[in-house]
Amino acid sequence: MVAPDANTTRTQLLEHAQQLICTRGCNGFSYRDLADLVGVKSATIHYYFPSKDDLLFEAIQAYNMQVMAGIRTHDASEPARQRFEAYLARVSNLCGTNRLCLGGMLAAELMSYSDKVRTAVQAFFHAQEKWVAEVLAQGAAEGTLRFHGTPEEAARAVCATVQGCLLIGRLTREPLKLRETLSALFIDNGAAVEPAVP
Amino acid sequence: MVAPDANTTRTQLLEHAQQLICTRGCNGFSYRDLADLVGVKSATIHYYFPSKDDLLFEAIQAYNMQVMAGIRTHDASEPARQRFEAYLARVSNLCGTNRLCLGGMLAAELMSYSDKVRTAVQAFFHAQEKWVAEVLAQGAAEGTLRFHGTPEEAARAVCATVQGCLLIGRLTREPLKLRETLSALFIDNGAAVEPAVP
DNA sequence: GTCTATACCTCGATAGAC
DNA sequence: GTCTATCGAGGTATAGAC
Repeated sequence: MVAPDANTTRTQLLEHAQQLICTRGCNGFSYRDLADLVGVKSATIHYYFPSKDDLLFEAIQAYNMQVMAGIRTHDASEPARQRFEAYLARVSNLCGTNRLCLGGMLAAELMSYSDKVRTAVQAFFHAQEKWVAEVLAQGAAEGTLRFHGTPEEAARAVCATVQGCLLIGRLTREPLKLRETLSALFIDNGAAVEPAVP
Repeated sequence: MVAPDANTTRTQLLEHAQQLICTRGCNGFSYRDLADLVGVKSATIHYYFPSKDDLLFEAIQAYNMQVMAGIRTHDASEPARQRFEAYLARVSNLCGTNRLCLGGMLAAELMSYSDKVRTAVQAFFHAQEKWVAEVLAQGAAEGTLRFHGTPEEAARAVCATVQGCLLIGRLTREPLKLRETLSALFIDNGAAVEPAVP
C-alpha cells in the first residue's frame, strides 16, 4: 500500500522478494538470502516487514497492483481481441526467466500460509479473472471471440491454462506456445491464432 | 524401485511423503512431520532415505509409476475418447483433497532441487505427454478428437491445462470443470459432455 | 534506519545402544 | 530396524548501540 516511489530500501526489498518468490517459492528463500541481494543485514528486513507473513502479504498485494495496473491500460475503448493479445503478451514476458507468476507460485504453496495471505492470493486471481471475463464478453459482443460457457467460466479456464503453461514452460525450457494452447479453448480457432497486436 | 509390497515402514513413509508433498510442497514439511504421521522417529526415515533428496527422488519415481500404470490400463484397444475420459477422471480424483499433482508441485518448487530430482520431474511430464499424444493421435484417426498442431503439441497443452486447473481449483475451492475447459478438443461437444465412463 | 549480537527454535543428519 | 541423544547449521525474530 506504500507508494513505490524511489529506490528506497523498502522498495528494493519488496522487488527482490518478489523475484525470489517467483523463482524459488516463499519456503525456498530466507531473510538472509533477501538481505544479501539488497546489500543489507537481515535485521533491516524486520524493520520494514516484522514477520515473513507481512513480507509475503505485501509482495502479493504489490504484485496484484502492478499486474492489474498494466492490464488496465488497455480499457474497453480498444477492441477485445487487442486487449486479450496485450494480456497474453504480458504473461509471455515471464518466458525464459526462471520465474513463475507470483500468484501461481503462492497458489502452489498455499497450505503453508496464513489465512491473510491465502485470501490475498484468491483476490489476485479473482481480479484477474474478472478482467478477462469482461474482455471475453466484449469479444463475444464484437464477434471476435467465441468460447464455451459463460465469460466467467471461460475466463477461469484462461487463467488456469496460463498458469499451467508457465509451469510446464519453465520445466521443459521450451517456449510457451501460450497462444496456441489457448486457441484450443476458443471455438473459432482459425481466426484466434492470428496475431492481432502489431 | 522397491516393490511396494505390504504395509512396510518404507511404504508408509513413501505414501505419507507423497501426501505431504502434494499438499504443502517439499519445502513445506520436515522429517519430523513425516515421522509423526507414520508413528516413527525421524531417525528412522534416514535409515530408508538417507537424505531428503533421496526421499524426493523416490517419491516422484513412485508417483510416476503409479500414474502411468493407472493410465496404461486403458490401452489402444479402447476408443480414444474413452481413454481420454479415463485420464480426465483420474485427474479429477484430486479434486477437493487439498492436494495438487505431485509432479506439478515439484515443478513449481523446481529451483530448490538437485539435478537428479529435476530430471525425474521432467521425465514424469514427458511420459504423461507421450501417452496423451498417442491418445490424441488415435482420436484424430478415429475422428473423435480434434486439436491444433501436432499431437505432441496438443498433448503438452492438455497437460499444462490440467495442472492449471488443479492449481486454481484448489485455490478457489470450486470444482474443476476440467472437461469443460478442454471441451473444445472434442469434435462432438454435445455428446462429449455426457459422462462416457460409467 | 541500519547495524551487531544473540536468543531460541527447527532443520537435516549422524552415532551408537538395543 | 528402531530408538535416544546429540550435533552443527541455518531459520526467524528481538534487543539495543549507533
